[in-house]
Amino acid sequence: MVSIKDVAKRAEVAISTVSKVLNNYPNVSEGTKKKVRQAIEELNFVPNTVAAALSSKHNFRIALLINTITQTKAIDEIDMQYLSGAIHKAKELNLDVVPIFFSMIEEKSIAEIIAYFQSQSITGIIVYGLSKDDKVLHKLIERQIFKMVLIDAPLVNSATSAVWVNQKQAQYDVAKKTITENMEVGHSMAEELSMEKGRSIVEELSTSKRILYIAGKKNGYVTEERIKGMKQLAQELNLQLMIQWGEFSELQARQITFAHAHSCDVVICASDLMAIGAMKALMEMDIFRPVCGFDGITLMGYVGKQMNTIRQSFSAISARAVEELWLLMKDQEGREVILPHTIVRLHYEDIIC
Amino acid sequence: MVSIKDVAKRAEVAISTVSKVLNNYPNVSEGTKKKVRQAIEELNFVPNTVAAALSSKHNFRIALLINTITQTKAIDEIDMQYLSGAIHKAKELNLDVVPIFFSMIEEKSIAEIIAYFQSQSITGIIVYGLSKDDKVLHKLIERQIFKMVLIDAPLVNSATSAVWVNQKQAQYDVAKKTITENMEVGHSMAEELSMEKGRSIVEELSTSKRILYIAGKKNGYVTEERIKGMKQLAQELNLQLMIQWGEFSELQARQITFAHAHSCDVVICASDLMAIGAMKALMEMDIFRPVCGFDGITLMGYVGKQMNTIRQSFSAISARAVEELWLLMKDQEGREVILPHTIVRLHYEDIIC
DNA sequence: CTGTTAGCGCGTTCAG
DNA sequence: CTGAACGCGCTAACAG
Repeated sequence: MVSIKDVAKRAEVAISTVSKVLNNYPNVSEGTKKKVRQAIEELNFVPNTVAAALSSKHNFRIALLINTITQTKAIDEIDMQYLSGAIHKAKELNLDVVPIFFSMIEEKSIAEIIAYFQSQSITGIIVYGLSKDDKVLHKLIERQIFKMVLIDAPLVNSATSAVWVNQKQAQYDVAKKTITENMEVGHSMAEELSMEKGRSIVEELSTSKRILYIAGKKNGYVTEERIKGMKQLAQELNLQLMIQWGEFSELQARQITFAHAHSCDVVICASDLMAIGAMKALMEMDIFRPVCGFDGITLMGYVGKQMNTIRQSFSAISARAVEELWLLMKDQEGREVILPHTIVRLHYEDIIC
Repeated sequence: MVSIKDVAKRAEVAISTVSKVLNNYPNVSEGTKKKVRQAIEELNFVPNTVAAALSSKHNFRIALLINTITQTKAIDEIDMQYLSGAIHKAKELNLDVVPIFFSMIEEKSIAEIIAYFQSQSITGIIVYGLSKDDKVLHKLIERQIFKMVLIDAPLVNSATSAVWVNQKQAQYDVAKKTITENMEVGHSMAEELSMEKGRSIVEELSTSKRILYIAGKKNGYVTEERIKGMKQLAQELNLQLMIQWGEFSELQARQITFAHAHSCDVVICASDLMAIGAMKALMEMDIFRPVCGFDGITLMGYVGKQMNTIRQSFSAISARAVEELWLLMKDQEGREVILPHTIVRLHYEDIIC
């Protein structure tokens, strides 16, 4: 294997000089830089990240801590996009990436977890989907031993940054669009309801719509933000808001829908998967209610019915997280980064290719 | 960070002794082993894999080379299962894992690729979905510089193993089941056809069924095996086999179906995604043809219609690949490993949870 | 059976 | 601006 030594020999300079041009140090003359670069090309030299990590104090191995809550494998898409975005960006920045699943560290004490990461020469960690209940990880964040970037959790300190989209705004936007769109469409639902219940609900409708909001997990960071968005919207549009906890589970959303859809006008879901569960339930109940989701996963294109949903680019978010981690490792202060989102409807024709 | 030195000090032995018990070397007395183990526990010591990799000649870092042909993100599920299976098994065996996408090494020469892997101290590589056209990787396999395990490609040499399911048999099985099931069900299709075309096809049916087989990529390893399975079946059941190249693309399968489904009795697809494309096309054409797929991805549960498909456990395959790589690195000879498959129908009720 | 020693490939002082 | 020398944490002969 060709090492820095070979490059030094070929360029007729010292090893440390090669190291310096490799790491863009100042105080190297253009002439020697050229020589070294040429030698590197000729020898096809690629610096050994493993050795670099061992040698340098601020080494550059980062862990991707993936919370694979994927009850349904259908949303592996999200994790895969996270991984892909991070891995590509990491290569660009010459970072070594170590993918780690939550299951690999759960039940471990802080001391063990710290030892584990240190044993891997890991200095930076990206956490995908931190749960509010995860005491150990929260302690890890507080301790500031590692540089950390949190996806979808708004914790910031001088060693920790946060990256996510504006959850509150996004939920507000997609819900508002779904509700108002439906108001324009007409009164089919009102008619249906009045027939069902045998009473006029024109009055009810004119006063306020009843919204079934199927939320995510209790005490979840994103969940709370999204609920805030819903509450604001409810106030503005004078809506009756019924909140149920779907736990991001398609099945639970399904059951909640069976139980409560009859007494509601619109179903807003905090995830696409739950939206799909709700939609399928509605179809089985043979009633129509507008439904919207959150995430923009491809699966939405396959379920037949189109729904509004929030599209966030998971790979872009993840790539940005790597960049933020990189900045932290360069001793920048932690900060919160808000990335953009869009409202979309996924058609089968759009996702097929 | 606690290092082997600290352990040695605490256990009152030499560093190398600690290293020996760490790596299960012989010639260490039970007494000192105990002492060392205790010190390790007390200090929460985890050996630094990076340093180990640098030092040892047969280091244990493996690359996962992922061919993310995922035109549709809906099948990220497969890659994610691959990754998950490999990563968990790798942790079990104390291997360092480096996920690499094909896009990161494409356009590189062999020399560059070798340099890249060596620079990462990688000694073993798992290739997911090797294309027959990938000259560079084939050369890499021939050269036997790295230990390699190929998923879904039957190349074997003393440094290379192959892991896959029996593609020919699987395709044969699922196609046979789909075709014969349909024969038992009755003549709805025959009737429909005869009405459409205004002629009796009872005679045709009694002689031979016409099968549209939507295959994968030309020159693909799995594709060729699966076609063999279809040909054998065609011979046994006296079928007319029409083979079209779907390139594993949902869209192409859709177009092929539009073009040829009318003149066929059954549509057999070499992947679930293509099966979904075919099925959706059939629904739009408003005709019925039995369809089956291959892979067993969760998405199949969402498309409404049930189909037969081949379920293979991607995580199990991947985990096994890691084990095989481990054996190769322990200087075992390469070999071919066939893993089991099953025929399933995916219901929505089965995949939801 | 145990300890000593020499690297693995690289980053980093600190003299020159 | 350059180079010699040391060490990161660990493995692997080799001595004892």
